[in-house]
Amino acid sequence: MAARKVSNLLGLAVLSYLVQKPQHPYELGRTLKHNDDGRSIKYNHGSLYMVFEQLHRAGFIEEVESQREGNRPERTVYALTGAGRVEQREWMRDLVEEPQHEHPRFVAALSLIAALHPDDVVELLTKRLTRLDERRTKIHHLIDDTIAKGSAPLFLIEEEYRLALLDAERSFVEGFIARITDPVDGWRDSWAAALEQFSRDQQTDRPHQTTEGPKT
Amino acid sequence: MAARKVSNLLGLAVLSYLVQKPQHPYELGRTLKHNDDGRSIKYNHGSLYMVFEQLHRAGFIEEVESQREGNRPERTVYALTGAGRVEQREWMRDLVEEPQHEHPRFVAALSLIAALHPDDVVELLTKRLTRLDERRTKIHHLIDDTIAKGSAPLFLIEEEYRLALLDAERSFVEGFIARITDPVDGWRDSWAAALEQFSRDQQTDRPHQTTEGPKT
DNA sequence: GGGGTCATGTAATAGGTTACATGATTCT
DNA sequence: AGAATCATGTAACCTATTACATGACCCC
Repeated sequence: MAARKVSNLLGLAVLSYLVQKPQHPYELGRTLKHNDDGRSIKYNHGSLYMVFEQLHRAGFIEEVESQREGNRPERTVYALTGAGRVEQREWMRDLVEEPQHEHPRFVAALSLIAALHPDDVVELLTKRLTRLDERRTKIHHLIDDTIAKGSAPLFLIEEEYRLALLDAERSFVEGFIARITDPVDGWRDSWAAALEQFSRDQQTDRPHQTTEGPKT
Repeated sequence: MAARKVSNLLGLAVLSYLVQKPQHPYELGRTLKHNDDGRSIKYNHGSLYMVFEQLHRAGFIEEVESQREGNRPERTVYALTGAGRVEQREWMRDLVEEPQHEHPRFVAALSLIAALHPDDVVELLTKRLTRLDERRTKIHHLIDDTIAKGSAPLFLIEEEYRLALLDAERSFVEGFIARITDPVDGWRDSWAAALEQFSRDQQTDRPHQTTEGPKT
């Protein structure tokens, strides 16, 4: 599958909303904000105009009119083209079907974690647990409130996904802490020893053999 | 916490490897590739030089020498500064302690999922399940092979995290399929009906009341 | 009627990716 | 010796974010 002509996911949101009716960028932006789509798709006022331009260049949308109301700046209204309709469908299908390789920040941190002292790591992970719990309850409230207002649960499916990931991360973090601190075969001691060895090597300026520390 | 002067996570990897010894960019890049760090941190040859420059501007690294060997282009060797050492520590601590709000692609897709037909969604999600399983077994093999080569399990912790997330996603997807297809109170029928209604509104050009379709 | 904030957009800047360039080494 | 590949870096291009601009409306 060749790369998409427009890659910013905000473009997918724009296409999806234009399916409903032609709109001008500002209006669409307000709608995104109102629906709190920023939680799921990175939104930023400046990018919106860029994305409209990109979609236009790619032939997915076209100008349909250019109103001016009172003396406000001119508002250019865009509508989906046939190609745009196809693109939004394909793009959606692709995202649902194919898991993507992504680079979340926590993964990066884990891949370099050996550089921190195990005791620090336990402390930090513990704090992380409470942060995760805070998020969890926030999302629960969000879901309850939205359901109470009568929205269909289908519109909250991404929040439920988030919850599922949060729970999984929580268990993982607990398990990680346990494997560090386990009194009989926990990693703490060998980890700490390797770190010490490493910093001794540094001071004496000898090249070091690292079995810990980023792999060499 | 003020924004980091260098935000690209590749910069964190560079700082972390420079803790071991001063290096020039190309060498560090080879090490990253060799250790397969690209799995966890987005790596790209061009960005590497940019990141070195950014780190330099920010005062986290400094040039220590500029070798030239044979007639090869000049290689500038960089070393960590004191500020760099502090930055890498703070940055790591921050990443471990504080969960970040991220925007994975699947979340974006879920937030717009109502635009697809429920039958399509079920089909796509089913394909996704097999893709997820493929990844799962690949990671399992990677872990087994690496352990067999004698690496400490601590260096695979990020792969275990990935596994945990994959499993959680898998359960979520199964659950989602079930909620669509449940014969007694599955979402399929009302979802499909709303979509049909919506496209009728489109054709007759009446403004539509959407309870499904992106929320308005 | 003057001070905020909404409406709407453009421009400047910084960040990141791809493509290009060039000498060295190795293979056939 | 010519082809392919490695080593090393720069430059061009595109994307994304921040800052700036300006008229309208709303409140006291």
